[in-house]
Amino acid sequence: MAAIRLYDTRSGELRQLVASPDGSIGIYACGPTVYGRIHVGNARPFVVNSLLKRFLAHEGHDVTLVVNITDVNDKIYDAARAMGVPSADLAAEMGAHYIADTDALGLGRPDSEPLASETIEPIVSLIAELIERGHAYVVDGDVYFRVRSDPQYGSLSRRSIDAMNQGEGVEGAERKEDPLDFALWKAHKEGEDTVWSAPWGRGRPGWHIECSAMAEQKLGVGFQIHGGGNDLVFPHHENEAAQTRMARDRELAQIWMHNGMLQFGEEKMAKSVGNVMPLHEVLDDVGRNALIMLFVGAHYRQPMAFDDMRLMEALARVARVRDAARGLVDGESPAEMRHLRDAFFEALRQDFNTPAALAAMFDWIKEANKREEPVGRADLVEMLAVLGLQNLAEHGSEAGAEEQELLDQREDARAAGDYAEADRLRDELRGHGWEVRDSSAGPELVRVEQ
RNA sequence: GGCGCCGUGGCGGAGUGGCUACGCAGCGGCCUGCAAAGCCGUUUACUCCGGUUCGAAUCCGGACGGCGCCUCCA
Repeated sequence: MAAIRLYDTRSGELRQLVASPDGSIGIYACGPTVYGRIHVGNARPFVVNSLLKRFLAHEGHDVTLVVNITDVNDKIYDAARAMGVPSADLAAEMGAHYIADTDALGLGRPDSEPLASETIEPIVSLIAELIERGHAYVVDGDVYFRVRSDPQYGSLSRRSIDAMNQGEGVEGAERKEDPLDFALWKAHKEGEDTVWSAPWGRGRPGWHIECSAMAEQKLGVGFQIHGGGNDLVFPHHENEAAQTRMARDRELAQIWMHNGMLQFGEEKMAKSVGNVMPLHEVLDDVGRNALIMLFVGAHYRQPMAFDDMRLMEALARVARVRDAARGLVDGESPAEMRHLRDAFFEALRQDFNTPAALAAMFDWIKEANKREEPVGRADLVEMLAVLGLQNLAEHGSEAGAEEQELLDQREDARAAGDYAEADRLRDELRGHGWEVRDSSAGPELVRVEQ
């Protein structure tokens, strides 16, 4: 099995991916907090992780992808209160939207999507372990993690504890032993409508601990890849790593993999900036093929520009692939083109370099287009499947009877030399979403890319 | 201020110490009734200043610029 290398945030370098002794690979990625519809920026890690899973499976691994859903959180309380609905109802509604919105990406579901609210027991026992070991303490029903008790704290985000801002003004600051400490459990407060019991009192879990618990519950400690946006490196992932390290004496994950932010204008796209584009609107507008093509067009770690022009470019790439696929035949691809297929997968083995892989795929396409003799589609389908774009190589839908009639009329007009009428009919077909392409084999109707 | 990332041709975007991806757009040509698609050709890039080297856009140092994190954020 060929070596796969991925960039690890913690070590700051490419590290070889080492599967479990049984050959399996576990991936945990932080999912959304469900207090609103997700935006395209949130879709990037979803797409990256889904495609990474496909690639690793293609390489022969048994992959388990876990993406949690945070359904208990201050933001959910705030949003629900503002709307005058129970927070659990809002979380359920937005959770359902999240599922539907990401389903529309057509990449399938993660293998497991745990909810914080359904993981309370493991969370409580993990906190209890930290208290018992002296890495956490109770104050008025709150539980805080003792950051300075972890000598390796800061190793993930590679920053020194003493250089950190002292988190002044944050709620609970006066109760903490150290401003750096963070909440594992928050005592129930007036107006919060979800609450659970724990040995130290009623309340609900903090944000970071839920991920440590869910990841461990689904994948065990020491799984292969922990992913998420790079804005989560600190404090979220730093805290997750610290909690598990102190409670279990082991690192939560081998490789910490972080994707870059989507840029909208000059800034990152974020709800806090207010420049978000809802995922479902983008999908309605341009389709999942173009969005996925856009995402794989840049390396996952780089920040990525997102605007209409990028989307149109992605759409043009999609059209090029589909046009090329249309000219292929079923069956094996030529052996002389094998090296291009190989280059595609080799690029992915080097830190999941999708743009380099795409370049190899376009080289393959150019070569296929050049050939006079029929070219088998197998290689292209194999590459596209890893990108979740295999539909581009499938036979398109047939035009309806009405379009067929218009096409016939155009052929009659052409035969009669009435090109003005022929061109008018061609324009009319375009209005129906079909493009006419004449070839030596006769005219063909091709669906216009969204 | 601290930590990190980045600065490539008209645009987007990979990568390598010497062989100069890929896509989009433009222009010219072939093909076509005209187009579209495809093919061929085409303006040849690597922020700046030092250094290392036979040779650097690629390594090192510095400057300038941009972005992210340090507070909720994918």
